[in-house]
Amino acid sequence: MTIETNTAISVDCAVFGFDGRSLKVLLIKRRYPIDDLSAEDLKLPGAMILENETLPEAANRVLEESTGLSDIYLKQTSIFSAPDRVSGKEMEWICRFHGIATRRVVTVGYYALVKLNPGIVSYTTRKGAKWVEVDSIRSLIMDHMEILADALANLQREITHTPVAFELLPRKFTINQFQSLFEAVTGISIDNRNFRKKILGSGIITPTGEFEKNVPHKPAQYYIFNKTVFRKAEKDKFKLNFINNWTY
Amino acid sequence: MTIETNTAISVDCAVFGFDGRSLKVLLIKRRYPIDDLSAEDLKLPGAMILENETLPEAANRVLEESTGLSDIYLKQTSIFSAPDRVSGKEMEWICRFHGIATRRVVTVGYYALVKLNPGIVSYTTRKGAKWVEVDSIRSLIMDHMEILADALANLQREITHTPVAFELLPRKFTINQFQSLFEAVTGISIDNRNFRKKILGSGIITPTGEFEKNVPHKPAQYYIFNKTVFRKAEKDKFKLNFINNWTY
DNA sequence: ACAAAAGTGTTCCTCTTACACCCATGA
DNA sequence: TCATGGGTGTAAGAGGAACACTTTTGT
Repeated sequence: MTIETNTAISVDCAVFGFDGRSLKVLLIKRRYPIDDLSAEDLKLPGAMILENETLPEAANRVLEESTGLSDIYLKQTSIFSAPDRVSGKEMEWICRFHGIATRRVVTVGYYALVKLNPGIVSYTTRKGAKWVEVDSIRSLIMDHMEILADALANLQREITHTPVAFELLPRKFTINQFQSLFEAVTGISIDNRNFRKKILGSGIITPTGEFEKNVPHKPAQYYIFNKTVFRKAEKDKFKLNFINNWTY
Repeated sequence: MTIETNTAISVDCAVFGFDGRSLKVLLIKRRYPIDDLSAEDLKLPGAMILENETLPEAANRVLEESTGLSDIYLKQTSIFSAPDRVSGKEMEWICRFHGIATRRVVTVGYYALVKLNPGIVSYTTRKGAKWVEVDSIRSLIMDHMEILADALANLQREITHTPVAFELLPRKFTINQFQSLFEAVTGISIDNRNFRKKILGSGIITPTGEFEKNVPHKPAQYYIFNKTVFRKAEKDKFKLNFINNWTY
């Protein structure tokens, strides 16, 4: 007995950006709508994997297409494999859209972090994509809402354990921008004095001596990420805090 | 242009067990060897996903076949998608073994935790599988070594943040068994007094009043896991410790 | 002068760490 | 009685949490 396998594998990327106030994610409109499926429906950028491509390569391809950027921070989250996660009209649309014939589509979720700036925003706008405040999103096509929620949960965990925050901040940033990012991602508010103490004490950021200009209040100093200090701390990490910050 | 998709998806499971001394993983011998591929080659238990089956369902099926148990703790790790991760003789073997025709096999890693006891050991032995000390494993077929390493890294992270340890311990266990498990998984040695203080102080385990019998030393008390206490702590978790135990 | 956000110190308390000896049992 | 692993307390230090006012700038 020989069974012809016939499963397509796709990647879907939750691309996060931070505008200084809130966490945003890149959404695109469904193209080539068919009956019952509107062109207004929003989705995460995604693609089918090509034959001689790994999943991270496919995800990078999606990112380059949708943002114009390469070398983006990218991390795999979960796999969504319900046999009927794509079916009926949605399956019809997907097969037409991607030019494939398949009975099943399994997708791999990724999240990506980009530094929002006017350049990337105008690029994505030209592409017809939108940066939408994560908290305001109520529905996406298929199971993309679930993929997004999973990506966000992963980001929330990572930002408290690794320096991914710096992937979302501009190269030079103020301490308060950094704190706002933390608060926007985790939904937790932090005491500003304690935050400064912890961050500055860690040596993970270095002051530049440059200050904000033309702001109607005391200008904030700009800092940069100190990669060297982090790598050193990284090594000792597993030894710290008794059983590594374990809290029941 | 319509492309026939032709990718097979498999699951491979690193099934961990703890015998009181060291961390073990369940390995099976390759069956139906062909040229150059020995029947002595060891691999992780795995399977192709069936047409109307999710990945976790497939992983549970593998576990039930290889251990005879259902309701096992199971968690997805990463996806291994290098286009040539299976090729040549290995691909020939896989297609013959699973009765499929495919040009590519992508696999999803899982790790599973079981309570080792004479029953399960005799079951797995009858099946021709072996419980091998994780530290002693030098090679496995294809990229299974990498899948195992990834599973272990995930377990090491999880055991310090969630109560998965109790999935590996018998229902009644001594505090020193618990500590040995920690040390075996993480490779870190912990001061016994401090361990007891932290564990008992958390309320996560409850003494049973029962003691070891026929041991040539002071008999140890048995404890059981206290699920209620954990769930309560779980809720507050994200608020604890400033930015949740964040250490640069 | 005022509005707006930046920046700064101290105290209390909890948790982590390091460390050494007696206890109960079976052989 | 001896070998084996079980079980216990304390002191010092580090880090987290809570808290309010002054500074600098543009308007």
